[in-house]
Amino acid sequence: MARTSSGLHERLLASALRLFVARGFRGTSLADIAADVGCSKASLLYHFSNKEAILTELLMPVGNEVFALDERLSELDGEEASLTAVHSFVGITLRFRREIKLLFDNLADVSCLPDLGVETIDGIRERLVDAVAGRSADPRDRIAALMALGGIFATGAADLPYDDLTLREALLTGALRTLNLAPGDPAPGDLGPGRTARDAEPGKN
Amino acid sequence: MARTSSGLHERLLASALRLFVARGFRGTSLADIAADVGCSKASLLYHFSNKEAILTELLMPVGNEVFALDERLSELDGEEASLTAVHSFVGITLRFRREIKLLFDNLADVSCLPDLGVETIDGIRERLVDAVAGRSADPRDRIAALMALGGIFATGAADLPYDDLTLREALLTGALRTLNLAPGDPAPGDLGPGRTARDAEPGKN
DNA sequence: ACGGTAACTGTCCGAACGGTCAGCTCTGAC
DNA sequence: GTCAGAGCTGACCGTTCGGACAGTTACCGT
Repeated sequence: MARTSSGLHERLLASALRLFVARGFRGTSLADIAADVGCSKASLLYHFSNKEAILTELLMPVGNEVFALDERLSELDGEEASLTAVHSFVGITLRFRREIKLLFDNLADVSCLPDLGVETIDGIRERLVDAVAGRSADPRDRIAALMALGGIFATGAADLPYDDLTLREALLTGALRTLNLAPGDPAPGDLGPGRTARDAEPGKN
Repeated sequence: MARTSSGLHERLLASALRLFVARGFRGTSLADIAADVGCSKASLLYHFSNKEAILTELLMPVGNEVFALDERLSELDGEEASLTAVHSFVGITLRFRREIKLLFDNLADVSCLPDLGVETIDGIRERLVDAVAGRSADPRDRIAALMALGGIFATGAADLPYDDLTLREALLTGALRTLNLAPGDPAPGDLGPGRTARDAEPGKN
């Protein structure tokens, strides 16, 4: 019985993620999660101070990566900012598919979170758009940037039956086209399977 | 006092839309809506059989347009299907910005609706993607299609400070680029302010 | 042997909320 | 005048759910 303790927290997180994705945050009660892992609701609340804390802990990993990206982007501009942002965002999206779906499907609830609140999300989004737009103030560039990010986001949230490689390539191609940064429209074989070397993103990312 | 009756229903709808968009569907109680228009909760439930009915009625107009589009698309294919789908979808998105935001932010809740349920939404989405992809089965085309739609959707949901014309042009340009259907990359002035004539969509749309 | 503490649970509670119902009021038809 | 019915409301109800709390058990250091 020595091992029962250390595992519960993670098992609770796993169950919560599964259920939140399937039924939505509000659509899942604490009792549901507890029942799913086979422990008491009180036990669940021993591990997490409240329901929101579960959601926060689930989304923290993604949040941190996005925060880090945001910081890294602050010292870039122009096409470099744009490309870095797109590549990294695609990477994050693919690495956290289920969390992205959770976020996508429950935007209204996540917005009310104390740690990942509206102002935080909106701020980050704004700066991401700014980077992807290559710091351009032209509405058309900013809209295109938002479309690219939205497209990646929405596509990442839809659990498609494609493998990560296909998805990564298609997402990159699509986003760059959206931004009219298609990497040599004539040379479509270049960014194929091999990833463009910058895909091993600069930082820890 | 003769006029109080006929207006309430619409005023309730307006308040509900406002509050749902601001605080989310679940985050808005029937009492909130009633208080906002200054009538009783019972009165609210006299006009709508239940809370879901409000959301349904709010989203019905968009739903109907999308259904109609879906039907119209069924007899098209190739680039024609793709272009029609994109143009119409952009039009619908712009015409129902607030409803789109409502939908975007509350996907989990909308999915549980009896009339606009998961299978309906997923089915429509699937067929829309199919059309936008020009009936291609190539994963890359389908992903690009999903990205284009997702980009339009997400961008429409973000209430941007741009006028409809700018938005329409940028959305179309972005989506067509995403799909690699850029309308004569050399001739960017063509689909500018004038709308491409097909924008006055065939049907009642 | 024993005190402390981490892990876990059964039970209870209060609040919020969706929804019901009996009834009130006003208006318009006959 | 009166009857019907539409519009509206206050009061009430049942349930659900998040959360609090007082334990209990098992382990561990001393």
